[in-house]
Amino acid sequence: MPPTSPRSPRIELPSALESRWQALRRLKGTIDDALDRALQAEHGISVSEYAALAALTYSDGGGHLRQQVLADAIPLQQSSLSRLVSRLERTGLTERFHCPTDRRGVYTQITDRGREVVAAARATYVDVLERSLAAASGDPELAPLVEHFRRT
Amino acid sequence: MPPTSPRSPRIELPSALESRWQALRRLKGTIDDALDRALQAEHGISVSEYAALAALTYSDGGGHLRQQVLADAIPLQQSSLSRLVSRLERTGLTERFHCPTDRRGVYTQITDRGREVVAAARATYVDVLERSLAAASGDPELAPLVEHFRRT
DNA sequence: AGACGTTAGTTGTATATACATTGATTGTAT
DNA sequence: ATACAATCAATGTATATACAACTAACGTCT
Repeated sequence: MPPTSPRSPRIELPSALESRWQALRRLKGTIDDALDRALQAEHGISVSEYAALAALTYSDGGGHLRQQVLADAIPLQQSSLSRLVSRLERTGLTERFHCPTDRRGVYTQITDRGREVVAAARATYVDVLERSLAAASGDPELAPLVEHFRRT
Repeated sequence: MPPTSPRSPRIELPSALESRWQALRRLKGTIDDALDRALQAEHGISVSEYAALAALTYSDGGGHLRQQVLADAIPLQQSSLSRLVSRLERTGLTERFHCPTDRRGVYTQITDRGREVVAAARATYVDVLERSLAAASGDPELAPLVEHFRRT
């Protein structure tokens, strides 16, 4: 047994609300971290980039969305999304085209390559997500929130 | 009505699990954003910094924790926490001292000033958190998750 | 006692994201 | 028509965070 005995000390926040919100932050951190590593290693994209590609793929249009809509979905600030789309464009996963009725607007369109990447990456994504949730359910502080995802 | 009619388009992810996880990401994003703005404006600290100060304040010791423990609680990488603690130290909200039994270890100790800041900032934190959750419950995609925080 | 592997924390470096500003386009009011 | 406010995206800039390498201290083994 370690000498300093780093028994994880109790951190009991004053209210259940604060505890739960902190639990959400921790769950989000650990799982998105795991997703990021897996997606980056196996498919060369980040979680944000996957989220963008998935939003485009599963949108009800033809795989194109306004920048601001994408920003809300991921979620990301508009400026950050602009750069994210630039990265995706550079690697050929999306393309930009102007909105025909409002030339201020820009649509981001997923390419065939982009669709292939999403199709392949989704297996990784769902797998890691499920495993990570299962792992997190071992933490008593996170378990109640994890339950939310288990319910039908 | 706006001309381009930015009716938010449907983005229907393939499985409920994916939808729910994306909902968690969106909820975390919007609310932590609101918390960040409010805490920064009214108390000059970020959400991460508040989380660190709160963890120290409500730990069962005398307001001191190991760096790694803090990193897990916030959550943050160890290197990021090192810099965060440096910021807090620079503004006099925490102090560092070596663990007497293991000189590798470093405790971060909250100061009286730090405790005052937490005490004041907590009102803002809880208030904004509650308001933000209430606002988010209007979004049908987020509502189920928000319910998790309403339950006793 | 000395060597080795492990652990805790810090620092160099890179980058994704946020904030503020700018440029371009649109709609509206005068 | 012209001016003006609003909207959408891109870009300049700042910074918090992540990753990797490093230093210091500890424990163990021989």
